Amino acid sequence: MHEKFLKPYDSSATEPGIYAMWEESGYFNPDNLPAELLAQMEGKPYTVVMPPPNANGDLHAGHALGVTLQDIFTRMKRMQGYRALWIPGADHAGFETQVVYEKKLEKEGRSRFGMEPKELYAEILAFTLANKATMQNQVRSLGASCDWSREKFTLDPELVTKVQKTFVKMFEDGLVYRGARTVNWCPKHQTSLSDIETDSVEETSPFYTFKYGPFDIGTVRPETKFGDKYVVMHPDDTRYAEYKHGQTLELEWINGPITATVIKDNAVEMEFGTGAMTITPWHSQIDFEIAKRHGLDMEQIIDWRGKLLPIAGEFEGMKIAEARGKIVEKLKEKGLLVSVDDSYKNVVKKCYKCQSMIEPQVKDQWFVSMAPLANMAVTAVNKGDVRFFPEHEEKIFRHWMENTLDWNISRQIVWGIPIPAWFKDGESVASLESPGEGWEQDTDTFDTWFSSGQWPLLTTGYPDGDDFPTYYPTAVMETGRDIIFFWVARMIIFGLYLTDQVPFPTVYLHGLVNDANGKKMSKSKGNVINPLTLTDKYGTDALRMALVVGNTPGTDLALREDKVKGYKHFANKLWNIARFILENTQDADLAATRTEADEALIAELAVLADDVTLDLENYRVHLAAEKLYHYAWHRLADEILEESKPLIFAEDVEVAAARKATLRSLLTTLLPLLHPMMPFVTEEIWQNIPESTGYLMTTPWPSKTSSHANT
RNA sequence: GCGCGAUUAGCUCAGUUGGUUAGAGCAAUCCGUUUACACCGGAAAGGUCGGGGGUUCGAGUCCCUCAUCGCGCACCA
Repeated sequence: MHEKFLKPYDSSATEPGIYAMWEESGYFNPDNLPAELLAQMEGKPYTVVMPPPNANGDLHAGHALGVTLQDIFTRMKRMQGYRALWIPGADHAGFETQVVYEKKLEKEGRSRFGMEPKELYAEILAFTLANKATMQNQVRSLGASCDWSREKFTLDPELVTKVQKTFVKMFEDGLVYRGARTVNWCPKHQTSLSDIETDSVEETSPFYTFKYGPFDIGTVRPETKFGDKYVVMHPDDTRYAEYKHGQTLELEWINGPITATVIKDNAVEMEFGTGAMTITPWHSQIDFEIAKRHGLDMEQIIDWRGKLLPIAGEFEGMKIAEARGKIVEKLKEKGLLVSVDDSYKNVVKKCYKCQSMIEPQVKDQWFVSMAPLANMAVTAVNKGDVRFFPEHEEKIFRHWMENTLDWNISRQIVWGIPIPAWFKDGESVASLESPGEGWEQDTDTFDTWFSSGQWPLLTTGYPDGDDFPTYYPTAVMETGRDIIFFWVARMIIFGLYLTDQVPFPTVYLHGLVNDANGKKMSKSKGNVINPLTLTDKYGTDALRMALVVGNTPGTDLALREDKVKGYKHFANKLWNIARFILENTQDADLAATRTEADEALIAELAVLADDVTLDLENYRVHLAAEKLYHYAWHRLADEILEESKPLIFAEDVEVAAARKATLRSLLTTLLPLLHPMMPFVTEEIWQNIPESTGYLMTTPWPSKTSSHANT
């Protein structure tokens, strides 16, 4: 008996050594797993791809939950005899990282706009690589049994080329196109964003009604109205029957007389406002669509910085917020203001990072044609090729897929993978190499999700890597519920498009990890819980259990420190269970004949082992963890050990011997079952059991209940 | 507007295909220092499972409806 058992379990003294031991064993790499272990499953692969953390900051509690769940899945499968591969990586996280870095620059009194693109890129790269290294160590400290030898980074040159090739292929297949369309422009970040990178926020804004010749037209954006020379109404609107489509009218407007043209279009809601509206095709999606249908002129009113252009006359150069009131004032003076409704509620789009108002702008960008791809994805889900945990996420997925619009993948930022596209005389071509003389390369980079969407392919070596045939498709995608559209949807699309196979048959979505009061953690609220502070204080096993027990897929979790503390106590309880058993069974004959009561105890745990195995197989991790906790503490410790005391100290040598052997067996069965959730303390105890050999992490799983591999 | 959740003990949550007296952790109460563990043990307490209706031999669980809270999506200017 080692003397460390005489003291309470000390996680901080134990964990680094255990992790180093695992890493040195090489068993995180499935190529090195012992043949006799793999023989159980005839070498079947089991692959999990780690959602690559954004290499722009520290690991947060959500990462800790994800890493814990993925490690639980991987460790169990490894023990079951699968060639278990969990691939780590890091994401350059284009826009997100650039935003983080810009904030850093701001603090230093610098700005990206004064910098050479190459210089900025080099700085962000250095920043990212430093973060990446830190985060890897943080992932290690959570006990992650991932194969570091296969680690990938989205900016690895080989990966960059693969991502670019996908784009070229999509271009050739007609699935991406270059088009001037309305995009979500962030005036602060000076880039366009995809639809899901904006937040729709309901606001109360004044709704103005102005006289526009014989019409009353409504707007919340007077500052865009300079170029409005079309007045649109529904063709069936009897109030305006006297006006004919295409008819022109002379009327007085903001900066003088203009010629307006009547347009009839079904997009106009007759019941809304007066049923007549003017349009600003350059700065409104719906107006753009109308203009396109009728071949109308489009003119930019607001520049890329959010200031009015010369068309605004005396208002040129003003910011929107400043100009709006002044324009209304002028229209009022001219007698053109009919009414103002101050209680009008409308939905405005904001940049999801800086909350600036998104300015719709018409811009040439690369778009992915989503309809055919989304259709493939929905078909696959309908066929049951992808299952969601929790189940209802499937509905959310389908709803989004069926309604999604084309995806703008061009970003006007340096931090990203360059789009391999070339322009000449209004022509656009996708190609890794220049098509020839006079072609200019696209300066934009990809939406970061264009590359991370291919992550299961990139990490397994698509298309010709050695791992690809073995480890793709993967077994399960475990990630945060909040990125189902950003990421999960895109991975399914790219997987189907490039390989005709879904990248994973199972999607497990965890909820948010909130603070103790259930509030979302945020730096501004100051309620961020750093998972590493908790592991330092209570141990990694304790944090892992606290994240997993009672936490069903898809449900948000309130992370309370006392819960973590409770599982620290549990780790100590295990420690003492082990101490008691090992201390009192040193002389045990492990082959002693068991009594009926002993057989019953063995059978009871075997039933639990099967039960827990099924729970884990079916992603009921919360149940498995709780059942094992309950068994260890309230059954084994509170009852079985107490009942055993009189027996093992009794005079009846045979009964004592039988019980001692039984207790040892219970311990060596329980430890593997708990190992996926609490890898450190279980491994540490295992190393001190006389009859144990090798590592707990590669000890066969104590239940042969059915299980499944990658497919 | 469309869609998705949630509502169970003081708090945080489980309750897997409907099946005995609805569970856990934490908190609170009482007792206990017994040959692992006070980071402990024992005991007791605590819920008309949001309201209403329905299906069923039987409903926390299925259906309808209402209420409250939360989330997602959205091109009515």
